[in-house]
Amino acid sequence: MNLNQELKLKIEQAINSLFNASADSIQLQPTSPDFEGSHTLVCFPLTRISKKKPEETAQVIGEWLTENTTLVIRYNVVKGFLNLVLDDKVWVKVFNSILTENNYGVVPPSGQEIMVEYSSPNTNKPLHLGHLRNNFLGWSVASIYEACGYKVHRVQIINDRGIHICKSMAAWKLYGNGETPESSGLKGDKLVGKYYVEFDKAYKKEVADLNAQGVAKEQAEKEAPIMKMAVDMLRKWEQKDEATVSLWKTMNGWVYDGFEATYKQMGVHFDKLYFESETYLLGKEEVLKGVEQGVFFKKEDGSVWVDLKEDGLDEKVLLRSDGTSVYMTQDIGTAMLRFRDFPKISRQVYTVGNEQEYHFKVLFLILAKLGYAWAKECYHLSYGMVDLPSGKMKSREGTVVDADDLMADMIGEAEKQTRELGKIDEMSDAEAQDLFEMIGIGALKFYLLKVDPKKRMMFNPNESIQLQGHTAPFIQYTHARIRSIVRKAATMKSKEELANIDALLPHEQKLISLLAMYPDRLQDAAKSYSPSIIANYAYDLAKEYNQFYQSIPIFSESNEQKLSLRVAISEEVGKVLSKAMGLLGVRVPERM
RNA sequence: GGUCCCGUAGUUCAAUGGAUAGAAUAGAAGUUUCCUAAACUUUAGAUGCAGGUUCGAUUCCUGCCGGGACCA
Repeated sequence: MNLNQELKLKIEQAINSLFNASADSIQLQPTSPDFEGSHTLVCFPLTRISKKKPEETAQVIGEWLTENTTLVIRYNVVKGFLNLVLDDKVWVKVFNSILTENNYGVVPPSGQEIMVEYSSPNTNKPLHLGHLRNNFLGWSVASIYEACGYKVHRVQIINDRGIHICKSMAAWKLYGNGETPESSGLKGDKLVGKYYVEFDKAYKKEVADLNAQGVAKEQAEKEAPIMKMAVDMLRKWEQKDEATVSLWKTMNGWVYDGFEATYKQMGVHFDKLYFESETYLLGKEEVLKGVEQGVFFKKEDGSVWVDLKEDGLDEKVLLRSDGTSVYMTQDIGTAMLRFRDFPKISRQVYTVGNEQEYHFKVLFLILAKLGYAWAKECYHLSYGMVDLPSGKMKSREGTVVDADDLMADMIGEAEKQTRELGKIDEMSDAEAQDLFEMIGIGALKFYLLKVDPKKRMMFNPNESIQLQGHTAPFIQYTHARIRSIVRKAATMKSKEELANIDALLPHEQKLISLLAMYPDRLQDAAKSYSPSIIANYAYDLAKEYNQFYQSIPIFSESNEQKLSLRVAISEEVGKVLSKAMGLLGVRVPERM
């Protein structure tokens, strides 16, 4: 039983014995820093059963707790708030139990399994800032669930099929002159992206030309030769035309190689990849089966629909009249396949932008209609767009922030500032390079993860790259300082002796109470799919530690027991910071 | 036309219905004989508007204004 539970139990006993009634809920919260104490009982809701004013209610409960428990040593009452001061011995006990725990803050495997999908890019454009938020978020949520005892399968669906990839293929055939990543020195995804842009240029020009010749706009868009070529390639691909499929494989291969390099720099990985080209037919089958079962219906033109009016939505098309599938069809197939591959997963988490909220609402409803019980457990991890000072990122206006470029900039900035501070004088080149990456990528991840995922956020390329304040480097620096202390502390005493300490300084007590909160924050983060809770916890802990570090001497302390307590607290803070940052995918250094 | 999300210091973000709304940046002023000054201390600065529910509202409800997304 942890401290909060124990305290709540005592409060329940107090209420029982004082008012001869039981409270339906006990509101226990951290005490505001302006008052003495660590835990605060909100007494307003208790006045109904105490039949006393809030102040008196708080007073008698405080009195009872100090007299009848060994936990509470003092209390004070401000309005209806009962602030409790716990015995320092209690905190020492809490700290000792944290120290003796095998892997503090990591729940042993429970046997439960989930799947987390993230990234899932199109194969015609390089990854950008939005994908960074997506990948960091999905990867972090997966890690958080792992720390909560789940077996997690990290997957993505690659949108490798459709007209968009045929556009790049058409443009490459027309203008590529056999260019390859090797011949051009371009990353594969960048090269294919280049031809996607080429297509767009050529297409626009052809439409304009036809328009000038008097062809109506709609007609011109269909008749533009390059578009006809792309459409023809898609048709040939679906017929498994050898040359087309071969080119498709080659160009997609370039893209995957390019993506792989980007993922490596991001520090994310996947346990399994799914490809739409392999799942869309399964979706089609499932939809046709649904028609037979009467779950879906066919219209006169042959198109297949689902009626969601009962659920407050509209009718939704699942197969077009020409039999081709839509996104929804593919997603049905993919979901099915995944549950076949991993029968033990209880839930799929989809990390996809909030503009797809309607889509996933519909998808989960359809899966439920098809009779799959797990549909109810599926979750759309919806996140807000990343805006630039100029507004939305738009590829047409060239305002897209490229993922590779941004990461390189961050590392460069980290290197610049680190060199200016003279921090790498005693490091090897390899160590220094590793540190620059740790800082640069860490700063970027923390920046994108500290915000509540649901919220839209702003990224200013010029101002966002900061390595001071509410940032990863602040926490990394704190960790490096701690490691320095731990290295120096050759005189550490055994843990048994810490149990004899019966008085703590306020900073020591505060750090212990923060350490004790970690498991709860981890659960909160998992429940709300929100790494920001972990990010802000790590920041608070580092902030508090820096104040401790500044105001309390360690090695000049003459009392050896106190000295080793401070070292032990430091070391444990370092461990928890490292674990928490690890859940965000941010590494912490030994020195910086 | 319908549905959904968001409006908090100059700026970027916090705040399970709780106390005097927290941080960080940018601004002003300090702290290196002492474990790493990427730190610490002090200072100034904010809940879009109008109602309602509540002992108590940034949070819940209604309307309006402003920004965004989706569906047809």
